[in-house]
Amino acid sequence: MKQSPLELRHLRTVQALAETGSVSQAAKRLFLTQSALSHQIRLLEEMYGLALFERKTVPLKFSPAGERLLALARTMLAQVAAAERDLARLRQGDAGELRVAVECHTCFDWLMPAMDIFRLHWPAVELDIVSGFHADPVGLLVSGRADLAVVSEAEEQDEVVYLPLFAYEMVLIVARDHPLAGKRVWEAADFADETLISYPVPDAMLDLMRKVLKPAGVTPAARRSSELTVAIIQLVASRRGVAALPFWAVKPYLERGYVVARRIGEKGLISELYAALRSADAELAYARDFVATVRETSFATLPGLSTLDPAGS
Amino acid sequence: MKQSPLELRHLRTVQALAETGSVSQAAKRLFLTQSALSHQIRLLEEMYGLALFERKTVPLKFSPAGERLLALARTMLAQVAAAERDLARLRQGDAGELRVAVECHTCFDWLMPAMDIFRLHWPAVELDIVSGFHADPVGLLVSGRADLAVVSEAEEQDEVVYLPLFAYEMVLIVARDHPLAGKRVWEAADFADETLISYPVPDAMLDLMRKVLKPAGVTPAARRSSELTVAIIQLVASRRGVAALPFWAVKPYLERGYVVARRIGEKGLISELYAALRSADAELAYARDFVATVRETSFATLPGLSTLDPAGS
DNA sequence: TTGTTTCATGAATATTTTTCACCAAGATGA
DNA sequence: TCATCTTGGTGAAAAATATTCATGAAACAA
Repeated sequence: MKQSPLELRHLRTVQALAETGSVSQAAKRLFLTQSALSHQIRLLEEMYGLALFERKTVPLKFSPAGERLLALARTMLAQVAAAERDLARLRQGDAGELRVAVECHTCFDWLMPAMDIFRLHWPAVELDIVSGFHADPVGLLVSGRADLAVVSEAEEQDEVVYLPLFAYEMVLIVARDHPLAGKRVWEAADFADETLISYPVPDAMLDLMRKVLKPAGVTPAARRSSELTVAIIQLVASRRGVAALPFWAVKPYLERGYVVARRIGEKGLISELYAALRSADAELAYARDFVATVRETSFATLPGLSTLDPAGS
Repeated sequence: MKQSPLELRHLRTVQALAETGSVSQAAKRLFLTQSALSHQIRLLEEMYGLALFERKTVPLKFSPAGERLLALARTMLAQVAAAERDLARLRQGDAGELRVAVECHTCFDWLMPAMDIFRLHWPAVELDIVSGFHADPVGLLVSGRADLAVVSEAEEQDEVVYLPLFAYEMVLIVARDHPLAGKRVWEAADFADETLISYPVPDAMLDLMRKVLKPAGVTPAARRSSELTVAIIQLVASRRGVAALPFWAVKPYLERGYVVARRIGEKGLISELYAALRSADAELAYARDFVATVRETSFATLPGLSTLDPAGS
């Protein structure tokens, strides 16, 4: 019986397990294979001679031992993050400015909580949202009017680096009694006779138009727009049209049965988000920590997120 | 720049560094080579782009970054220990009895603080010291009158397992104006004309007699004894004789200049301590934790301790 | 001066982690 | 019902990582 010591790696695994509810999802989150995690968990269980969770249920159910380790993981990983922030400040000071440009409406849902946390951690950094609507956030970046831009495509560009935030599925929402409500998967052609309700932004910035309808040469029969997500949901519920929204944004309404969600295309319409920084700022501790904070708070609170490879594929 | 994550291993290193004050001592404490630690520290420093301590001074001096990591290490390792105790309780319950038999007088110096901590951690375990003096603590163990015995030799025996506690140097103490006070190292022959002051126990249990004088066939000119360490020091200071005591027990008196300490034999007289358990109790969580607690509190508070190989060589 | 101790470093080695290539068991859907 | 997917587990192979070995340089003591 070889007694290998507990490492933070194990705690990161336990936390990922709790957040994703399954071994394979946790593996994706940690950029490991499911097999690697399976081995790691077995070792961890042997180490204490205790089962950590039941695997037969979904989401997996932690045993008392698992719960205890999870509690340890939560406090420990938070402390490590705090210490690493202190070290970063020690290295390059704690003051600075971070002007964030955002191009998507729903982004504010996760941006606000993340900003609150960030302000606690970096009180000396001036954090601002670049106000107004901007068609070209990266332009703001290179022209020096913003320091960090949230974008949905990582287009290779000099002087700009992209850090992946996360990916999520855009679902079609439709009234419960809509004629096509029973269709499990919607294809581009199904939109030809529908009224599409969206945020009032250029089509190039709507993933449904850009990635699905435009390539298929389909134009919706009519268009309507609204600034507010709830307003869009209300319109859909009262059969004024259909809309494509992030799954995590509509989940609460689905649960209340106002509308139903359907997959767009056989594999689903996956949207991606990246943080863009000027290369010169790429190593700026508080900028990187902002990105890390967005990732952490989003993964912890939004359902159904998935990771994005650092490569930015 | 490869970004390897922080692991508990690194924190254990930082703590050992703080407790021992040097890289090579810390390596011994962790059962690693000095080289391994040197590599590990370099990686840790590269990871945060900060120096952790100045090496040119003894004991080494932590930088602010090093201090921050040390603070992290202290809280984290304590939390891990607490969680692991909880897991052990989850596995085999938290109640039991632990009767400790001790054969050495000075042992009480480190035993009491360790027992206080242990009682906090295992309130449901009845912890007792087997009262009175016992010439054969292991006998008490096998006859069931004690559950854990502190001994100075790990003699291979059926049904008994030995867990190493620590090793320390026994030094000769002598008055400042004693004729031989200038001698850097005392050999067995030097004791022939001296009065030896010791605790009132059989010679077989005095390391000086057992390991040095007896093998050399030397008998001190006279003997005196006392139960109390301070009393022995007083006798030595007033030139009534010489005594051999653990370095950590006399260090405070040395600093006040009452007496001086000298090495016994060219390589020093090293005493070892082991905890003996019945094999049946070897996996008992609270018994193992008692041993761990003794080790931790002793290394943290007594100067000049060294580790003892698990083998028990 | 000569030894002795301490720490650093590159190359070699050992160990550990991770992946790969399977298998089995439950779901899910046709 | 049967195929098909997804999920999780395993042993063996591969990759990554940690550790040791064999040195050397610097500080310090005798």
